[in-house]
Amino acid sequence: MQISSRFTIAIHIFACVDTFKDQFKLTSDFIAGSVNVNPVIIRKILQQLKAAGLVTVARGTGGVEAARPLETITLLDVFRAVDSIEDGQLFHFHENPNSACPVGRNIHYGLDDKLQSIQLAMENSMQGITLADVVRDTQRRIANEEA
Amino acid sequence: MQISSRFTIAIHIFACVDTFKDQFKLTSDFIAGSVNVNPVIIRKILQQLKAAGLVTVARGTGGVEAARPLETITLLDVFRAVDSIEDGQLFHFHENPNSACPVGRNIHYGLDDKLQSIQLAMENSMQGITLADVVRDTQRRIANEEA
DNA sequence: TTCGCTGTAACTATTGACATTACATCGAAG
DNA sequence: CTTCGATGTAATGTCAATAGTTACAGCGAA
Repeated sequence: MQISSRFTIAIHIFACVDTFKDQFKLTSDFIAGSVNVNPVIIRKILQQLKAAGLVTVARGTGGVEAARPLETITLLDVFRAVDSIEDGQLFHFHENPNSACPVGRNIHYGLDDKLQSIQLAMENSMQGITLADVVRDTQRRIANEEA
Repeated sequence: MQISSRFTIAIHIFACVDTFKDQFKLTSDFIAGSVNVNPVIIRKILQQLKAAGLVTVARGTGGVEAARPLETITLLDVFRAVDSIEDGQLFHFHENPNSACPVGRNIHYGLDDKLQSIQLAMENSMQGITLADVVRDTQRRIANEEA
């Protein structure tokens, strides 16, 4: 199974917000046009980002803004905000190993810490990348395109 | 979404094979009893492990063996063998960003390399852990249990 | 008070994971 | 050379999550 596209969509949202914040009002419809999904999908993700304190969404008038400078928001923040994995556990351990079997009874002890360290490696890597990094590289490419 | 339990089941299979190889014949039914899933699930995973050259499965008479010493099989080998993620891509990028939008057209350039580096961090971590590590710790716990 | 937009419920389609039954086929042992 | 236990695999079903879509109540500013 892959990690839900909510994650890349959320990043895309930030890229749009930052790139167009001076030119357009950032409505869910506008963003949905760039991402190419249904506006309701965008609104749901915006709710998750808002709950995590990463964006502000203006009711009534409409419009999205980043709640913090993009340098201070890491990909891990976004990843957790959109709840890309269940219970924070990357790996789905088979539910009921047989406790009547020595291996079934003890496999968790041999494996849990290793799975955890793998997940930690991934999360550390995510934490080292900020939205500013992604947006900068994207906008640089846009600028080159026009040249 | 979480990574399929096929991954932890495959590791469990190796732990059973190594632990019981001198006492029992390792049939899919026997292993299924320890993992506590349907034997057909075990057989399917065994097919994937066999295709990757990690185990040998005896037709007719039955029985599973590891094809290589467990010290030489990393968790990454197992992960890839059981096809835990599609196309080898950990992240599901939203399918059709709007190419009429500068951001939609260029978001891949800003993001792809970062997603790749995160996946690489995870895979490197997996590569540093062998089945021997997992089996050793599990068997050590079994031994302590009996003391 | 109107109007555009958000927030959210409800419903559907699709997909993958996992479970289960059934059976053809294999290989060794009697 | 037949029997028997086991594998290989197709077919089918259930369930959960993703993602799409429609519909509409509620908000806030002009």
